[in-house]
Amino acid sequence: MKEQIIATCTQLFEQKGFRETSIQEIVEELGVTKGTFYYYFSSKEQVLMMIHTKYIDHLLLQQAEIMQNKQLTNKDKLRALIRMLFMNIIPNGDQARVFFREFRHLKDEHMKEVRAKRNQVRHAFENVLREGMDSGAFKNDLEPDIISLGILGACNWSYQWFQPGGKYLDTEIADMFINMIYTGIEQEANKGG
Amino acid sequence: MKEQIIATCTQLFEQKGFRETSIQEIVEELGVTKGTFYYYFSSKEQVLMMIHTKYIDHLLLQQAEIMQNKQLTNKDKLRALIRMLFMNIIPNGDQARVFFREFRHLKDEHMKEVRAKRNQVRHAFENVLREGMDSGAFKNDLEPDIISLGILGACNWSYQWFQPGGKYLDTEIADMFINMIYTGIEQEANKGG
Amino acid sequence: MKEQIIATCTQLFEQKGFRETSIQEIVEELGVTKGTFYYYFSSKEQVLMMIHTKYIDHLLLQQAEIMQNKQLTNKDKLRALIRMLFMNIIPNGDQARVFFREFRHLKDEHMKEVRAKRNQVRHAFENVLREGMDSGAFKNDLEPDIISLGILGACNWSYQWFQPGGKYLDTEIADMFINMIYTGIEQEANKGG
Amino acid sequence: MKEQIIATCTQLFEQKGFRETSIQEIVEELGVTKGTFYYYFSSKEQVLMMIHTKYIDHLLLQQAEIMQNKQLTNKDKLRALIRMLFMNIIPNGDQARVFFREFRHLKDEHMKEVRAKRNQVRHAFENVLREGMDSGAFKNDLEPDIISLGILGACNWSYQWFQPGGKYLDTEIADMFINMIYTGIEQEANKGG
DNA sequence: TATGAATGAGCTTTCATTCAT
DNA sequence: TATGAATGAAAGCTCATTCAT
Repeated sequence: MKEQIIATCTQLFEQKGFRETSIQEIVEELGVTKGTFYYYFSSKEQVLMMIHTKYIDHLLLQQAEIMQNKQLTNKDKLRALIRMLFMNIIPNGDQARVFFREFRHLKDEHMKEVRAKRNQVRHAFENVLREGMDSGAFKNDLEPDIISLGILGACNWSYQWFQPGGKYLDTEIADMFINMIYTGIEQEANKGG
Repeated sequence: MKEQIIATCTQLFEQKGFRETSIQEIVEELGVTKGTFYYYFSSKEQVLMMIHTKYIDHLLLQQAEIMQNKQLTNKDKLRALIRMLFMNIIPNGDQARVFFREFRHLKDEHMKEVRAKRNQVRHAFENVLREGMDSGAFKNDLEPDIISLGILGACNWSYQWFQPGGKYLDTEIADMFINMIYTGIEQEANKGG
Repeated sequence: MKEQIIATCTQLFEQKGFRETSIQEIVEELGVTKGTFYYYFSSKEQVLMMIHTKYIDHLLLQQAEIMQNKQLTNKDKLRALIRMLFMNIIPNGDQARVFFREFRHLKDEHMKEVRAKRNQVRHAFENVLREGMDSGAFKNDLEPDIISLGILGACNWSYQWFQPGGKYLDTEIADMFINMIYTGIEQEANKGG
Repeated sequence: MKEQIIATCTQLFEQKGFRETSIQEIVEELGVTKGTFYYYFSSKEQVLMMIHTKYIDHLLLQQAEIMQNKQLTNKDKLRALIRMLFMNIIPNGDQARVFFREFRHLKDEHMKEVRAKRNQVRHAFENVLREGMDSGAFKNDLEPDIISLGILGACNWSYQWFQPGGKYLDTEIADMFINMIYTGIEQEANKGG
């Protein structure tokens, strides 16, 4: 039941927005009554928090695996992190959209908690960049914090536009972005023009 | 008065969100009564639409200037477009955040109108990329539509994190992004590693 | 201007109802501003009262002519009164419908005034009936008050259903009603069946 | 509760009018809160519709019994229909007055529905008249549609004036009207004068 | 004569939440 | 576990009316 409620809420929050989805609609969709909802959750916000937790925890788990893998170079890691972002946004569009869009409806303490975890993701990017700069893999004049935000923006923005069944697969898009980020878009022979 | 209402609404919508800002709060902030609000606007949504129109129309104006400037190469134009995005997001943070966050509260017809204009911006990026590819300025294996979305994501995302008075100026950030997008982050001597 | 306001109000009150017509709509229809309306009338109700006065005073005038005409028998008078009702309802449909439908929105003192005048009309019917009964023109076992109400009902009800341009002229309908009221609908040869 | 709300609304709508009765007044009268009202009904108009449905459906039921009764001649049926109108208006004054006065506040689809049912009543009158004309019970030069409207007007109008506890019983009034409608008011010996 | 900005009270409706069962 | 009646606060919006100009 708890899982069912979360699933239904994810869908509805995605379609109509957190604020615009009423408990009434949720329980009607589920075919139960309001009482049932409040038996399992103490508020609508709690469900929203669970959706957030689920999403970000899953991300952090994958991130940890990447970061701890000693076989990977920093370049490999960055590639893997970027792919990770796409692999979470694209096949779980509903969750991702709720995650990115409804964040502000969390209550203060929950917001802090989620923000801290989002920062962990950002720091992973920063760390990989920094280490890659030190090792000579990446240019040594980058500002890792800003570049991280650029990469995150490029990738996360896809929650707004990616439509499954479009021209490209999610993996293809990830690779195009990696390419752009690694080598830029300028024609070699024509640098600086 | 109309301008005052828009200004106050921009602030409040930014701080609390469109849905969470009540007419009561708006008029209290302004020191007038509800009647006054509805004398100037027929609904809260109408104010939201005005904020959107203002933002996007200003953007389109600047974009037109860039695109029509025959002195600029495609590389120049892309640089100018990127700077344009930042220059609109960063000094007008409130407006920009309302623009990006509250879009979904526009009513259908208004949403369509704004979406069409947002698409014009996207198409400008696509066109510059495509022409730059043809002229040999940019790599010839890019997918201009996807790359545009990447660039837009990287830049627009800044509405979420940029804080005036931070470590870098807006122009500095724009340049870092342009650098990344043009030449990538890989160390030359170490390509492909 | 005063006349124009009354005319427009009559139309609008008829179409939408007194309560549902806003001052805003009235002045928009007239192409003036609210101030103008309140320059000529002190309230919306006052306009309604004028519409009522106009209608009922006109009726009373015609009624007085009929009642004072010494050439007419009581039968003639009753016929004339019935025709009078139709001739006022049918060519002035809007006024009549406002008169019958919006009466309750008059304020107490106005209501009393109009009610008194409506009673005068009713009493004319009663008097003609009573005198006609005395003179042997009408059956002598009628209850004039009740019969008056029956006649008034039959006639006034037409404000609800009469549509100009229909199958019958207003005068034809008046005559059918007079016929029914005078001689009934039973077939002579078949009385009491 | 639902029944209680309908009963209270009927009373209040009768006294003050539909538009003039606020939800606040309704729930205060009932000693509950607004929430309760909206738990049982989705709008004020819905209650109005229920009052209408109740009234007209009851009427149609009685009408069906009359029309299907093969023991009755057409004259009998017309008498019964007329009595039916009075028997519904007079002991249920509140309901009847709401039915006749507040019809226009129904929303379009509900209005249509009720209008269709009101037309059924009218058609019953027309049919009885027509058949009675064919069988020789009624004069053969009547226009059944117009005569029906006359009869309906005479009877229905009583919602405006009948006061329980007056000089006559409702049945007495019905009989006076039947008499007038069947045989007219002219003195036999004095026809045509 | 006419304007139009401003008022303020009131309206219908929504909704997250509670709680006795 | 689950129900569903009831709450109460607040929301967006309407509108007749006023009044300085």
